[in-house]
This record gives sequence, C-alpha cells and structure tokens, in this order.
Amino acid sequence: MTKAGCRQDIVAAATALVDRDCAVTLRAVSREADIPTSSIYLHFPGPSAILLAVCRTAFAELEAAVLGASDVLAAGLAYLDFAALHPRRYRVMFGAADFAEPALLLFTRVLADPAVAMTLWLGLHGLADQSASTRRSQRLTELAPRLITSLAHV
Amino acid sequence: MTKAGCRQDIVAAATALVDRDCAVTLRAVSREADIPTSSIYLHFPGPSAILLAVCRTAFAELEAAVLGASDVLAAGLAYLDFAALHPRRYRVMFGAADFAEPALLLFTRVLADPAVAMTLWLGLHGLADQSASTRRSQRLTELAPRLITSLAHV
DNA sequence: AGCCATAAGCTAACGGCCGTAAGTCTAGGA
DNA sequence: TCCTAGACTTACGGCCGTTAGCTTATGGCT
Repeated sequence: MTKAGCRQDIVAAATALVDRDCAVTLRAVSREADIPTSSIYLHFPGPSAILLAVCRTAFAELEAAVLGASDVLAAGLAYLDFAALHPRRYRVMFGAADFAEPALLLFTRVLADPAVAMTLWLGLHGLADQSASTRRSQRLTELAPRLITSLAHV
Repeated sequence: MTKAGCRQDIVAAATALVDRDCAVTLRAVSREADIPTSSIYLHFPGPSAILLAVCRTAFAELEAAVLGASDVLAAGLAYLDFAALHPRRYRVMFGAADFAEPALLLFTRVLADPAVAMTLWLGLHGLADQSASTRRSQRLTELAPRLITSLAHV
C-alpha cells in the first residue's frame, strides 16, 4: 500500500504551515504531509480550498470554546485565549479568509442585542489581532476584562 | 536622459499595487512604474524595504489626519475614515508591517491616560480592520461614534 | 576643448519555487 | 484475466529575486 494521505492529513499539514507562518502552497503542503503534490488534487481543487478548510476547522474550535463559556466575560476571554494560542491561524481566518460574519453571529448567540454583540466583537477582534502579532500580550491581557465588561454594557 | 524614476515614483507605484491588492514584487513595481526591474536596487535594497516605505508614508498621512482633529471623537473618526478610504493600505500597515506601537503612541498624544488610549485604539483597530475587508461599512459607521465615546470613558 | 574615470540606466540571464497536467505504474474487484 | 481508479513521477510554463555585463551620460582634470 501507498500513502497519499487523506483530507485530514492535508488540512493538518496546512495548519502546521500556517502556524509556522509559511506560505500554504501545494508543494509546501505535499512536503509537510509527505505525499506527492498531485495527490492533493484528489481531495482539493486548489490551494485556496485548502486554506479555507484550515479556517473552517479553526473556526469550529473557536466557536466551541466561546459557546462553552458560562457568561459573557468568560466567552470574551475564551475568544482572546484562542487568538493568543493560535495567533497565525487567527490572522489567516480574518485576513486571507473572511470569517467576520460567522464570528458576529457567534456573539449574537452569547449576547442578544446585535449592536452590542457587534461592538463587543469589534473590540475583541482589535485586541486579538494585535496580541497575535506582538509581544504586548502582557499589557493586553491585563486590560482585557475591563475592555470586555466595558464593551458589553454600551 | 532616461527615466529610472526616483524613490518617490517607486513608492507611489507600490502603493497603487497595495491598493489594488496585488503582490508588491520587484517586477510588479517595475512594471507599474515603467522602469527596469534592476533600477529599483538603486533606491531600495529589496522588496520588503519598498513595502516599509509605503507603510511609513501611509502612516504619516494617518498621523496627520488624527492629530489634526479637534477632540477625541473627531480623532477617532479621522482614524476610521483613513481606514475606510485606504482599506488595503491599512491592512498592510498592521498586517505585514507592525505599526501598532506608533499607532499607540499616536493616541497617547490625543488621550493622556495610556490605558484608555490603548483601549480606544484597540476598539478602533478592530472596527477599522473589519471595515477594510467587507461591505459592512454602513452598519459599522453608524455605531462608530457610540463605540468611540464608550471606549474613551472606560 | 578634449579625455577619461565613474556611475547611472538598462538588457538578459540564472536558479528557484510555484500551479497544473500528462503520462506511467500498481493494486484490486468484475 | 482485464479494467478501472488511485498513487506517483516527471515535465511545462510562469513569476519571482538577484546579478553580471553592456551602453550611455556626466563631471572633473589637464
């Protein structure tokens, strides 16, 4: 038997590339997953489809974390934790792909008022996006709870 | 006399590429500015230096707009206006490059308390980053003033 | 004024990585 | 046994960064 991997292996390999912030190219993915480049076409039509799959998987994880929280503060902190834990993945989700709409919907499930939900998410996103790129995380996490409670009571 | 352009032409060409969200490669810039590729080396050591110059120029413009505002609300709106007017440039500034520190400093000049300045900027950045990528701008601009005043009085 | 060193401007090419596809080989069911 | 579909190798064309080398203009010196 040969390998040629399965869809899941490919997504895992691509995710690893994202986390190391390498470019997600067919060749890089095939190297990472140790399968021939052209075998990828058996599972995906092209590179962008792989990236989309990575984002969908990552978003599902983020969604579970947020919905598993007991109150608004915990949900906000869970959101920020995800971004701090997987900074590159977070940036790809809202940079290359556009998962803003699903994220918004996510917070309307936590916080009924849509305007407040949007405001909260925008603030969280600003913080998450920046904590993803710099070494300011210390200062940022300190004021996260204040930011969240402030935004949730506009 | 020949062309070969000058530093300014190169930055302008690269900025145009960013705004059209094309990749800023030496060859793309040289095509855009109508100069030979290798002439770029007379002004820049490589592609990333060009992108940095683009970001610096854009940030100077953003800074002028924010500092020209009369009060905090106007400053916040000026910040958002810039992002809405030059969405790709904004994303490159805080994505590829990291202009978070300067932006933070900028708001400590508008708003004395550093913690409040940071909170305000994080909220603005979240909104700006998302208004840059989607057609939600309508809904977003409506709640911008509320967001700003709410954040500026944490 | 005439000449030459120097630097600017440019063409062309090298090697590398990319997406994609054509073609070969192999295993396993009809 | 033959046929089909998965797995794989190889190659094509394109864009990239970078550099070597040619041509042309410039400016100081005799």
